Amino acid sequence: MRATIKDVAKLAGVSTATVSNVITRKKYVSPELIEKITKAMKELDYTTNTIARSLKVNRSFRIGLIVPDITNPFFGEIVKYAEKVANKENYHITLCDSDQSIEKERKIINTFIENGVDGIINVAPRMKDRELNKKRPVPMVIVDRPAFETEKDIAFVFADNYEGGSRVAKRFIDQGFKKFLCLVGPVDIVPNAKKRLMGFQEYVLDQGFTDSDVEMLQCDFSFEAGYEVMKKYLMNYQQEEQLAAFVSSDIMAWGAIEAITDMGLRVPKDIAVIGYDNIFFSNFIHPRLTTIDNPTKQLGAMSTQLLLDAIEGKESLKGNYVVLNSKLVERQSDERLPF
Amino acid sequence: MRATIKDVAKLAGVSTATVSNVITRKKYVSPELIEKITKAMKELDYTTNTIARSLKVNRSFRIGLIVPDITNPFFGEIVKYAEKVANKENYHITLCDSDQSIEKERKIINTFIENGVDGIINVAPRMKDRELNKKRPVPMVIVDRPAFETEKDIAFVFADNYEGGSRVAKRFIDQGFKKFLCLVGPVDIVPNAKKRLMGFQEYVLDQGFTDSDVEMLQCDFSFEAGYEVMKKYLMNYQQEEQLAAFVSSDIMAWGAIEAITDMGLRVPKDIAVIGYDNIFFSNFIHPRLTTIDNPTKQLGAMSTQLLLDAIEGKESLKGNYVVLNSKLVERQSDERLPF
DNA sequence: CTGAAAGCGCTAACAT
DNA sequence: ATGTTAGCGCTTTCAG
Repeated sequence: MRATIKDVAKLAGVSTATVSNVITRKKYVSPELIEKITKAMKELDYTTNTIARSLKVNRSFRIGLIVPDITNPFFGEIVKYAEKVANKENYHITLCDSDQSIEKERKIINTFIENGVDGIINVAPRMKDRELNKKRPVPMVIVDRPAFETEKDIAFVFADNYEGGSRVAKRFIDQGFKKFLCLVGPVDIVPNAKKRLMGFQEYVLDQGFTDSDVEMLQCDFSFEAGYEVMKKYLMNYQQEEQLAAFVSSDIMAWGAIEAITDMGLRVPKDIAVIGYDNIFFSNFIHPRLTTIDNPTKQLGAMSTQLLLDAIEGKESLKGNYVVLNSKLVERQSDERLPF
Repeated sequence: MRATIKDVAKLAGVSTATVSNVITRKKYVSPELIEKITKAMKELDYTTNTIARSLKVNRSFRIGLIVPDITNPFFGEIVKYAEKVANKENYHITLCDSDQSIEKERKIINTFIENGVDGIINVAPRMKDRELNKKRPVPMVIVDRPAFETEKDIAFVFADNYEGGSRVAKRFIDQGFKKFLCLVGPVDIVPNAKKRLMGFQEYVLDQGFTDSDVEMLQCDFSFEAGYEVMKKYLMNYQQEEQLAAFVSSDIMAWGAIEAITDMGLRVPKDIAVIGYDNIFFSNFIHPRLTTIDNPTKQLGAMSTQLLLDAIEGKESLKGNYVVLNSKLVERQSDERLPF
């Protein structure tokens, strides 16, 4: 059996209160007793029972983390950095994968609360704003999704996908492109897909181009979708000049590039493409993919820092939102070439 | 404040014991009382305090999961399936990323115990057998690493990497290849890298080939390493026939293929290659990569099932190990062509 | 500066 | 069939 504080107290010949005091360091204890107690703890291989402490102080030192798919390195990285800062402050992460299911997400939140987490980090939630906004006994920070108005103890940390989209547009336009194609993601389900599109579109329009200069194709964020949609598009494509394609996820962009190649066209000579996400492999495909780098580390680190501060300081998360910048990673897939 | 069992008891006009009995369902309670109590719980929005229960029953219903790098989809998938089975049995996963650091791994195990997890799943541990084998108050299952002799409460679940390696060899030989090249991984650090190599090597030798028929190059599991090592090798390479290269990780294989292409040779015409891991992208590179598929889902699911059974049934994990089979995924990179 | 004791919310043995 | 109560291991007043 694991040694308890009582065992230590007995062995050291003191009261449990004194032992507790050396553990928590909240009260002065004489050096001699500290010495004696420390020795006793070592001898008994004592380690404080966090569960008992949690019950007493009404804090679990655990935060619940929800991700849509832990298999996705984007979320993996968020988790990694969330864990880093949590551990540094002696908190632990309990992780749940919602499998992109809204029901699971709801259930997870409930069991998190039941399990006494001190706070919740919800990454790329599927739940709607209204539901997210319901009263809850613990603070929550929402990651990778635009903020909404709230009076609750909720904060937001997300990358500015609108800005990301417009960076792409700027890049294309600065290089002199005149005709644009957008492979947009699942705009209705994923708020960020919409933001990316809007950022791109509005920038282009702002620069004096018209709707007829930018074509739009919708598909989901997969390799296959990128491939198929692009291929279909190229079936009856009349090329007049170098086209600039904004494909709003790298993996989709990869598929699109394959399609372009399979159709006998070249990237970037015939069609320049810029992706989004800067996944690991975007640096290795041909041509190396110009893309937008997401601030994943900061997404993970800042969200949990915010949450922890709120937990410790008891200050409200309300109205707190941090928007992170993305940056363009210039590689070869978007080179402007004479046509 | 969250409602307690007392509040419910008072509102329903019963004792806390009765409320507890309807929660745990371990004793008969009359239908009328159940009804009344259920209503009271609902009214108070009662949810049982897991921490208090844990303290009482000396079980946390949490299991600690250690992975070397949550950013790696291979581990991500293990985590995903571990979590699925854990949740199904009302357990939760607390996740820690060891960052491939042996010190962190040690520390994590300690804090897991301190935090009262009911069991530990250690994926691809860096710690040595001897240390892993030390006495611990909770059961542990070790995933993705060969078993060792033990008297402790430890089980193993891992893929048979030796078999995987020999499958590759068999495939090459069945197709008629005569000359072999191995890009082996970090054999000294990663036991599975060694197994892969041994499986390959011994099969080849078994078939009557000699050491001079198989060349060996060592490097770590990265794209860059695969590229560099292969490129260097090709610098003074005298081609006599179609070479069969076993590159023991897909990402390394990708790098190697790039190098081959950059050096003006073709895959598989000049050099056939088979990778290992079946990462998502191996299906999309050119040529599509023949590789070994790891049983990641089972790795995750079976290990936690085993652990949970041990926790619930109090039966020992001792001597329990399950070895999973890998399978060859046949694609185009290893085609045998007339030279 | 140290100790005695109450009590966090729950379960389970025991009593009724 | 239901209620009373001790106690899980710890922290924290409150006394001394």
